[in-house]
Amino acid sequence: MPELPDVEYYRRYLESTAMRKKIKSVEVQNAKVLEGVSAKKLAKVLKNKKFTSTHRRGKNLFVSFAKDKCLYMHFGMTGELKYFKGDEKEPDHARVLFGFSNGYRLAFMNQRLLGKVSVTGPADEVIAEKDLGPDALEISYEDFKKGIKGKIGAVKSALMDQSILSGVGNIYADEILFHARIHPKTTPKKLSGNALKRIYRNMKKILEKAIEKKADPDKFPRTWIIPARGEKEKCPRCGGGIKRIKISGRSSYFCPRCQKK
DNA sequence: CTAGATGTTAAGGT
DNA sequence: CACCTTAACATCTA
Repeated sequence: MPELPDVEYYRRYLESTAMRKKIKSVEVQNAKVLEGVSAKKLAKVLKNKKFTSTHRRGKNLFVSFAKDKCLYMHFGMTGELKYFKGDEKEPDHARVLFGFSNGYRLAFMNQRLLGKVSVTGPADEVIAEKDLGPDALEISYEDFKKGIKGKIGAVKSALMDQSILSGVGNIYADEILFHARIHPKTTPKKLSGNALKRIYRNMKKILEKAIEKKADPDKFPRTWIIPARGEKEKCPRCGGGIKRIKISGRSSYFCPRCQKK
């Protein structure tokens, strides 16, 4: 479920596994995930290099392997990384496999093929090209306030706008608004300073807690709404029924009793 | 069989 | 122009 907490977890996972080992091979199982680079070129560029550092902005992951050169990964709606012993069978949906000199392999997994792997320049360059806003964990309250207030539509859409702040997606936006007790369709203009602060504080709190729990919903507190994504579920706070509405074409789950406009 | 599922983006509308 | 919504992408599951 790759939103900010998942991608941050993958970044840390990479740091503790595939870094600083010589890359011996790159095997592309499905070229649909490649963007702007062929399988051949990817292998050629990475061969005998080492991943030296990692960087994340929102849901985008960068792994440096040379001066001003990064392996860029975006997971789309599905995906994860797995580092495993080379003689083991690769996991399901492995789309790109990186082989290292110690015999281990790293799999970029991506069931629905909406993810992307490419070779880019420095992260800052890509961030500017893609017009990504500050990371949700880094953004100042002033920038947050300005960005959200400048939007006309639903506050949830604003939270998910990667050019205002990057990293919040459909699932965590619901969680943040649930804790801030704000109806997801609320117009940003109507938000009081207090309400906006509640959203900001809860955003940081939720994302940090999710990272701590390795972005695994099974480990999330019972007070969260993520495990209750379903119209037959009960609100963990008041016990009322959870409702589903569409916002920007995506499903929003919320508690109509706790979250008023 | 159908609808919906964590993201992004092109295209069309206001 | 700035912003909004929808459809499409590919695959799997309830």
